[in-house]
Amino acid sequence: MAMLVTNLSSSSFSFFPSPHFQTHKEIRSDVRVRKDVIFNRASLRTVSDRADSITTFDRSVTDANTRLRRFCEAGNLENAVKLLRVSGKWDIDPRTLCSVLQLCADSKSLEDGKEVDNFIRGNGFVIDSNLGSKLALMYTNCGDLKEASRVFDQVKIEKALFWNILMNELAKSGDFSGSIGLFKKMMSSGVEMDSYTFSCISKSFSSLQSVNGGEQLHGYILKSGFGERNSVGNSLVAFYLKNQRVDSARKVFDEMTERDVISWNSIINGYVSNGFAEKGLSVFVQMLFSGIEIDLATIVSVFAGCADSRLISLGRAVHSFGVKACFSREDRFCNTLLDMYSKCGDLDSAKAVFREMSGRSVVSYTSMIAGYAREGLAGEAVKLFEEMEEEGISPDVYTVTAVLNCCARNRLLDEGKRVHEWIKVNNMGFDIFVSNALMDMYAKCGSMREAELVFSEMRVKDIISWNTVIGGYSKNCYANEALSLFNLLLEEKRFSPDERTVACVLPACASLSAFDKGREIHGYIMRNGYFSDRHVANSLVDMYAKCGALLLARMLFDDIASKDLVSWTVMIAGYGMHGFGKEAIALFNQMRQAGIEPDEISFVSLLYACSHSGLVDEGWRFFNIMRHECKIEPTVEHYACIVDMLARTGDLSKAYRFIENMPIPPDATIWGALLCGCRIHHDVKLAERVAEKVFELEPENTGYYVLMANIYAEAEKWEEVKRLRKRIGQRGLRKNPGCSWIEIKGRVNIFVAGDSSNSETEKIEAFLRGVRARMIEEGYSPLTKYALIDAEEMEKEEALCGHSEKLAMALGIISSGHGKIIRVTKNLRVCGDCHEMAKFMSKLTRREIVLRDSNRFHQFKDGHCSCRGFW
DNA sequence: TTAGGGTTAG
Repeated sequence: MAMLVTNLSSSSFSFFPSPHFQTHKEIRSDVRVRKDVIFNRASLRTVSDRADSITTFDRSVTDANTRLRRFCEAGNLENAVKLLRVSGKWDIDPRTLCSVLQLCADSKSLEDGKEVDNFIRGNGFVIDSNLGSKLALMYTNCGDLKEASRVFDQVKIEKALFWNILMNELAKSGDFSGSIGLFKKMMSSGVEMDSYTFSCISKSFSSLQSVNGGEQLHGYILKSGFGERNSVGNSLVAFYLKNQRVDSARKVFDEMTERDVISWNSIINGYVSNGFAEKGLSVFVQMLFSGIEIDLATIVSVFAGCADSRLISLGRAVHSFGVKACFSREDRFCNTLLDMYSKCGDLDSAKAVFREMSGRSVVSYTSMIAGYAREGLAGEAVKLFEEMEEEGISPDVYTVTAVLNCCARNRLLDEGKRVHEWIKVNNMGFDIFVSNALMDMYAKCGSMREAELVFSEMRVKDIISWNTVIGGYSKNCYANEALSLFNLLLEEKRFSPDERTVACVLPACASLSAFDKGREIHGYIMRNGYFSDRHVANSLVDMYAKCGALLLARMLFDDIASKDLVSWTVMIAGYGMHGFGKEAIALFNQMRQAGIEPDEISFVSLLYACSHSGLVDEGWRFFNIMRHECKIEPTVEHYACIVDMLARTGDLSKAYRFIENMPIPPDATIWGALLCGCRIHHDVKLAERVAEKVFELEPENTGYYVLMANIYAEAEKWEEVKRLRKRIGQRGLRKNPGCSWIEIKGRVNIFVAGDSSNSETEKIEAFLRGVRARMIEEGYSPLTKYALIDAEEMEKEEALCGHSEKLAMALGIISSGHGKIIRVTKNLRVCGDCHEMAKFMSKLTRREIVLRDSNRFHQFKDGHCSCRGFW
């Protein structure tokens, strides 16, 4: 009968838990108890031998010890402690105490353990290495790591095992430094280490990201000879991979004498999770040839690698292998498989896996939602998010961030707000990932006020939170806010700006022409080695180009080791806005020779360059290349460039016909480009026709009314100007005031027309009067029509001399040293009289003036402007 | 040793 029971329980019924089903932990502690039983039996013999030979007269010693050990063997801690309480020092053998402590450790009873400790100390027992080890183990297992460490301070513990256990527990509790401290103590105590010691401690160095410490450990391991051990090699590989030292990990891996499935899986996963998916996959292929059997962990990493490198063919092959090898019922297999298909763009296969898998979890749903989001199927993504709760699966922070990301990409503000409500109800706002994703959603949907609110309510922020809001301000044209928040980040000093921060803030410098601030950030980039980040390098080039420092931009562009399409595009655009059309074209050709194909944005930059340099034939040529050779459908922006090009060169009727024949409906920018052309070529009649179309398309945009008013003013049609001004007033529109600014010694000085608020006003006015007098002496008459107001007002305001760009230029000249380039930015287009005066000033004062207006750059030098009249 | 999520440039 006994045989039958044994057979049954070990074979056909082994899947069913026995009534005394043990968990892993229980089994482990059971093993420890049994070891101890053996140990105790051995010690019992020696003690009783001794008792027989030395203290035969005192039977009570043997009795108390025997009874205590019996309690320990039976696991009866309560009785053991009770008995101990009534025992005297001389009744108890230290080895018996070891047994009781082991039982306390196994039952994790700190209270009893402390009582035993009190008994030991109260009775003045000598705590030797054995007893100390058990005391330490008891405290470690019972979770009182402080007390455990104190035991190590007091007693020299000889066996590595106990050190390892405490080191591990300290690390598990997050006290990595404590763990390392214990390791150092172990080294200085001369305790002999074992291979486990190294696996334990490398995890602590790894968690502290102490590469230095890990490398020292590596050296120590090599000296000690433990490096040969497979487990030690594996933990070194894991250490290097977790600290992004992929090459070091690979070196250890290559030098290992014996590699098991864990070694292979580690290196594959390490490559994949450090962004080197292809390398990971090639190691996987090597692994297939090595004869090591692959397991679920291998496949999971390989799927992740296929997903990252979009290698769907390999993914499919591994999929069918996994099915044959019976992994396909594992949830992890299905989840990574589904994610692999969705990341590779095969949403149908992902859906099939999702449909057919039995244990759909929150992970499966999240991957599916992210998959829909990637394909732009925002509706499906949000629907699935709402469906999963009905299926009884609660979204977690991963799901919520995925769905927010989907709303962000698709500019779904209403859906995003619904998710925000859900977050509030489910109290998930405390999660930093969720808050960051929320702010990103609001920022991408253009709702910076909401983003700011989330930011201000965050109790814990990280650098990504800052980057998200700074970038949000930058992208939503709140350049000043972006810069002030960036300054606040620097002042707070809690986080250092990273590559993304600078890539976020540089466009703000660019849009404000904040040259000095941009240069400061450039220094920061160089000090931190961020220039190798292409996003950073590209936005730096863009910033310098937009701050008027074209040569600097070009030098940095040349320094970019591997230029991508964006690098070339910013440089082409830079040449374009400075009026160097031929250089832009040369660079564009060079880019194509380098094997980089243009996209629609690079064509916008190129066509803009052509139109701003009057290169009509070239413009047409590239417009046709774009359509026929590159098969890119022109967008409104491309059409606007062509209209601009025709209008600038005076081909107004051709431009008009071109607009009428456009295959897509022209918007206000298209007609606006023609309206600008009408101004340049003083065609008031056509301007009136065009203006009506513009006013219809964008009735709220004051810029176009002002443009038309200027056209009338330049033709001295003052009645019409008044009529138009009235129209602006009636609509309740306010003209965006023209202003110019100049950065001097890090401070931005802003001027509006007729501004006398600057502390240097008197000097500025005196300087301008002087320049004007010299100009008249040289036979130059002021271009009064650019005053754009009728005579009466002119007298009041001394309008011409009070234009904001003149004031800014004057301040620049009088307050900066000779040789320094004057950089002025204006929010509207520069006025004709100021343009003339700037040319004259550059000759008179021998200063170079770079004026950026809303349209382009003007570089004044020796009486000439780089725009050559195209503005 | 093994699955899903947040921030960057033209």
